[in-house]
Amino acid sequence: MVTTPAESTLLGSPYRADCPTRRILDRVGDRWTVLIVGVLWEGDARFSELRRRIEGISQKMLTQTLRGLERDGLVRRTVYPEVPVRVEYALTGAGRTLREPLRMLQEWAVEHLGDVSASQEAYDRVDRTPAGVTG
Amino acid sequence: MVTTPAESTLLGSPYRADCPTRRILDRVGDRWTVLIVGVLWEGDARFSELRRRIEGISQKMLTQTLRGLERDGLVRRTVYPEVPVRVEYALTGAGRTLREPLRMLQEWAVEHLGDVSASQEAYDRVDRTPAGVTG
DNA sequence: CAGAATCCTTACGGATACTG
DNA sequence: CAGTATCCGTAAGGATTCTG
Repeated sequence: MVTTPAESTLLGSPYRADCPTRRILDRVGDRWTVLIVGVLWEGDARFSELRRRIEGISQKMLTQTLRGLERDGLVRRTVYPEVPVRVEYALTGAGRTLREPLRMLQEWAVEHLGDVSASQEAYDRVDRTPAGVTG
Repeated sequence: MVTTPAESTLLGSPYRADCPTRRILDRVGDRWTVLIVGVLWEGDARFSELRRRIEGISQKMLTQTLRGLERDGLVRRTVYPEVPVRVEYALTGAGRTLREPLRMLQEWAVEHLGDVSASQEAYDRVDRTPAGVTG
């Protein structure tokens, strides 16, 4: 990775493409990361267990997301060379610290989802077609 | 939107596709929402101002993201029918409440980005090609 | 100024088949 | 069991052009 001059002022320029927040959101903002962290928070789990508990995730995305989390040092992958092989996933220390901010976000979501949904429906009820436009 | 039987147990089944957290992340987890909320937190702004301050955002994505936020009731859009027209964007009350959880996430990002980057580099340095495989 | 509309490319992600 | 490899459709998003 190239160190840009901007990095020294990153905290003051959170709107650059390479700011920390943006990089974290790239990891956390996808469909599956939060769910995986959520399950692992409750306890270590093996591949098939995660697959079962996270409804709708494909094998490909589970693998891919776990690899990403492992690469970021948020999840530890342990292979037990039995037959058949057993692989256990666990949150690392860093991974566990991610839980709190995510929980805050979830809390916000639960608290405001009703209002958001209502606002959406109200918004969708209004016709925004400019006057005089047909079809 | 269709009401599914699952909705009654949503809070107990956070791993369903339509759970609150996931819906919020679909909004907040994209590249731009956080940045827009960040700018608007500092004060109301008009379209061109947002465009200028959020580096790298295209006109299309700015419009699209603002529309989404407006639809969710998180941002208020005010049109001043002058010539040329002036449009001001502001956070709503709900929008302002989003700031805190997002700030937590940003804080986490700043605090852990170093470790994450280091972990990534370490991960990328080890060869994961199975023994005996060429190419 | 603040967008709407269009085109076009990329990459995300699902389905499937195969392996140690 | 826990993946890898491949194919493929969709959609996200950039660049460009046009408008009230």
